[in-house]
This record gives sequence, C-alpha cells and structure tokens, in this order.
Amino acid sequence: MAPRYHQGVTQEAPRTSAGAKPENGDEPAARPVEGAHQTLAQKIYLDLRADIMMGRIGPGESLTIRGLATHYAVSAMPVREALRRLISEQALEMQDNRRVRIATMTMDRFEDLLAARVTLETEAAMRAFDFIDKDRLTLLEQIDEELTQASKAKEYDRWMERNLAFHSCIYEARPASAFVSLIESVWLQMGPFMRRALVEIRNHYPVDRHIEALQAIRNRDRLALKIAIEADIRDGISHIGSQLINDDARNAASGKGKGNANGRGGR
Amino acid sequence: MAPRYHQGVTQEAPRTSAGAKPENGDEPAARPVEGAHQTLAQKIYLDLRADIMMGRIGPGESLTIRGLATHYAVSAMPVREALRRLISEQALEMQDNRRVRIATMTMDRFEDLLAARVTLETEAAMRAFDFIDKDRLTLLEQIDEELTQASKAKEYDRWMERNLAFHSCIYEARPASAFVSLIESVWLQMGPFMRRALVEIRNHYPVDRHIEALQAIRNRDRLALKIAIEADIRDGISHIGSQLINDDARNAASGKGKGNANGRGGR
DNA sequence: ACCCTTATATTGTGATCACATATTTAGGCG
DNA sequence: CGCCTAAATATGTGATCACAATATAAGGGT
Repeated sequence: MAPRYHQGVTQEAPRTSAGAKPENGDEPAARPVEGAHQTLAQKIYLDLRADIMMGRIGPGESLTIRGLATHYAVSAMPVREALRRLISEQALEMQDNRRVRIATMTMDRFEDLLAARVTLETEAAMRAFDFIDKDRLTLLEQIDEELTQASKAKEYDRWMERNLAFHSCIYEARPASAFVSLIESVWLQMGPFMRRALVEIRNHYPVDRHIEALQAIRNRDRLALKIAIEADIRDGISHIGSQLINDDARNAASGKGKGNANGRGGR
Repeated sequence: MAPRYHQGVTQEAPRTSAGAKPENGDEPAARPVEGAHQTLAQKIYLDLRADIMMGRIGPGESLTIRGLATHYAVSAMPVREALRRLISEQALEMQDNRRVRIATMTMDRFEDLLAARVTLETEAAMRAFDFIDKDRLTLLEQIDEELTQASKAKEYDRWMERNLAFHSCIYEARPASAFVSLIESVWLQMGPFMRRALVEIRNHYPVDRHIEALQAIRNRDRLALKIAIEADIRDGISHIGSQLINDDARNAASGKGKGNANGRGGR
C-alpha cells in the first residue's frame, strides 16, 4: 500500500488532546520522554531528507503539510518546519500555488548540479587528502566492499546510501569542513533523479571508480584521486540525462494530483 | 537605541486578536492586504538574511523567537520558520540549549569558507563567462562605479551590498544556475565576519580588483577573470582573520546575555 | 454534449495556547 | 559573607484554531 504523502482521509484524533483543555490535570504524562532527544521537526526532516536523497520519492511528486502530518501522526507544526527547511535547501520547490513538490529537473539544472558536484567534491577531496589516515582507509575499503555487495544484489537503496557514505567519509576526514554541507545540498537536489538513473546504469557500466580512488589514496597520489572522483561522478550519469529528464517533464505535466505510488519502505 | 533581537520587555498586544474570539464579527478586515504578496515568514527571512549577510548583526549575538516576534510585531510562527531556514543555511547556529545565535567563527571554518568561496565563485564565473553580453558589462561597470563611491564615502553597508551585487551579476549571467544559491549560502556564513574585516581593510588596500575583472571581461580573457576573482576574494581578508576570530571567541565567551548594542539601521 | 458558474473541500499561513526545559533571580541556611 | 536551593521568568516545541486562497466537484444554462 502506498503511504501517500499528501492528503490522507479521515484525520483521526492525532494522539493527545492537550491543547484546548487546560483544566485536565489527571493525565500524568502527556509525552513519555519518547526516547530521542531530538525534536519532532528534526526527525521528520531527517526522514524526508533521506527519502529524497535516496530517491524514494519521485520527481514532481507533491507533498502536503496535512498529509505528512497524518502520515507521521503529528501535528502540522513540525512538518511545516521540516518542509520549509527542505525548500530552503532546494530539495523541494514551492510552486506559485504554494503547493510543495519535489523539484523538477531540467537539462540545464542537471548539467549545473553535476558541475557543482564535480567542483565541490574534487576540491573537498583535495583539501581532505592529507587528513586521510590508515584507519579511515580501511573504513573506506569496508564501505567499498558493502558497495560491491549491494551492486551485485541490486539493492539500490543500500547502494545509494553506501555511495554517499563513501564520499562523505573522504571529505569528512578534514574536520569541521564547510564543504560537507554544501555537497550534501547538491546531493539532495540530485537525489530523486540519480536513483532512477542508477537502475539504468549499473548494468551497463560495472566499472567501479571507487577502486581507483582507493588505489590513489594508498599511493598518496592526489591527482589520481581527483581524477577518480570526477570520473565516478560523471560516469554513467552525464550521458543518460536527457532521456530521463524528458520523462520527468512529461510526468510532471500530466500526473499532478494523485498517482504517487512510490514504493516507500513501510516503517 | 538598540532594537534588541532577543527578549523585549512588555510584550504588548501584538496587533489583532483574531484567534481566540471567533464570535467577534464587527472587525471588517483583520489584515488590510498589507501590500506585499509574499508571506510574513519570507519577509522576515529576507530581512534577517540581509542583516546577517551585510554584517549588521555581530558574531555570537543571540536571537530569540519572541524577541524577534515583538520586534517585527508578528506572532512567533513566521519567525520560527525564518529562523529555522537560516539555521539550515548555517547562517545561524543552534546551541545545545536550543538557543539560536549567529554562528561563531573559528580559524578552520573561516579558512574553509574562504576556500569554498574561491572554488565556487571561480567555477561559476567560468561557466557564466560566455553568457556575459554587452548590456551586462555596462551594468557591471555601473555597479563598480557605485562601489567606488561607497568606498570613498566609507558607506560600508552600501559597499557590502554592491559588492554582492557585482559578483552575483557575473554568475547570474548563466540562467538557472545552481551555483548562485550555493555561493549565497557561503556569503551568508561569512557575512557577519566580512563586514568587520571590511572596515579594517578598505583603508590599507584600496586596490580595486573589480577593475581587473572588468578588463578581463572586455578582453574576453577567461583566465584573467578567474585570477581577478580569486584575488578579489582573497585580498585583504585571508591575512586578517586570526585577530578578528580571536576577538570573536573572547566576545562570545564573555558577553552572552545582553550587550548587543549593534548599530542596526532604524527602519 | 460542452462550457461556464457556483458550491464544497483541501491547503498554506498566521495566531494563540499548553507544556517541558533552561536560565535567571531571590532567598535561606551554613 | 558565601554557596546552595527554590521560585520566577524566559524560551523552544508542539498542538489546535481561524481564515484566505486555491483546487476540485457539482450543477445549470445555452
């Protein structure tokens, strides 16, 4: 069953009705600590963010505040803040109707984002290069191993997640880097698209650029790492763009209301 | 008088009391169109954003929701969304107390942001280069003229604003560029700091790198433009960092509560 | 049968309230 | 007189309500 991110149906009683009844004092604890120390807005933000970055929500799909609120069984408030943040990060776009949906992709924008990824990630790798120690190298090798397994098993969700982990692991070697958040912003914008490109690519181009990157790190060869990263980013994505983008444009024009039967993990 | 961004004092009746009294029907119009078509949250966001980017709010200064709400004579809601967005753009930082303040600067972070600016802006300029036509060149020359005037008159606010306009004018030549928002994000993070560096620099280094950039555009010399932009970004900022950053660290440690007598334009 | 108008429902935005937590201030005890 | 504790205040977070604008559905007129 599709979880449906926009309007639900019945909008049952959310959870607790503490608002309009201040005289009710017998209820011992309205919120039993809930385990996590983070806010609801942050949790929803992270959840949606992962969904978007891993491409679990398709391009052009629309989200509504109340729909998400019922989906997460919370009020509209934390959803609003999460959406607002994702909009500011260009992961979602707000149409002139104030309706919110996954940003659509154009060929120009795609080409631009790709260039931004190459620029930012190669530079970040160069700046992090001297901070990559032996421990981190082994961690990278382990991630690459998992990446290979996911690729063989065609577990695309896992592949996307581990691929991001691989890249992040390199850039985060340099502590407190402002590049990381910038890079993640670009990932967020490309996510819904990359996921779909992935299923088309993996079968045609099994060349694993990550191996070249690892080799470059072992040899302490900066230039080779730069080349490997740029190749990894560009390979298989840049040439396949136009077809998928045209699909998106067609899709966004026709199916706007419902029809969002994306396979999201239940959870 | 300092406008004071955190807690006000009296918290008078905000403006209209429409919420709790649904039976009140004699009030003709709760909101008389207000002129703008944008939301309050957006207006506050843009306002705060400009204040931060132009350095009108000092590093380490703390902001509160209710304080800003009374300052703008609105409810807490739009302020929350504006703050949340600025936090996500790293212009503000949320401490573990949930208190929000202007992000503090460390030497590492500063160096990182500077590198990000150079990387992003030079690349954006290269990508926009072929789109700069004669009209845009004359516009750039005009902005540079205003820049020179502002520099002579020591109008630092205006200089910051026009400097941003100059750079943006170059990068925006290429339409729908994803680089622009990334660059603005970095500006936002450096803003509070640059403003203060500016007053120290302008007297020592009157060399105007923008003239070199304009000359490069006229000669259609890509490399020269790249060099000019990198020089413009690095000049006068990179070497002055440590002193001001230490000042900030000291300042943020001691004066945390009040003492935010920043000269913000009345408006 | 088609298009335009009207009625209903959905949605975003803003306001206010309740509550938990953190900070500041006041007060008491050693 | 100083330090610790407790009351008061401030602040962030979440929930609910009201309202305007938009989209969708229904209905009627030519």
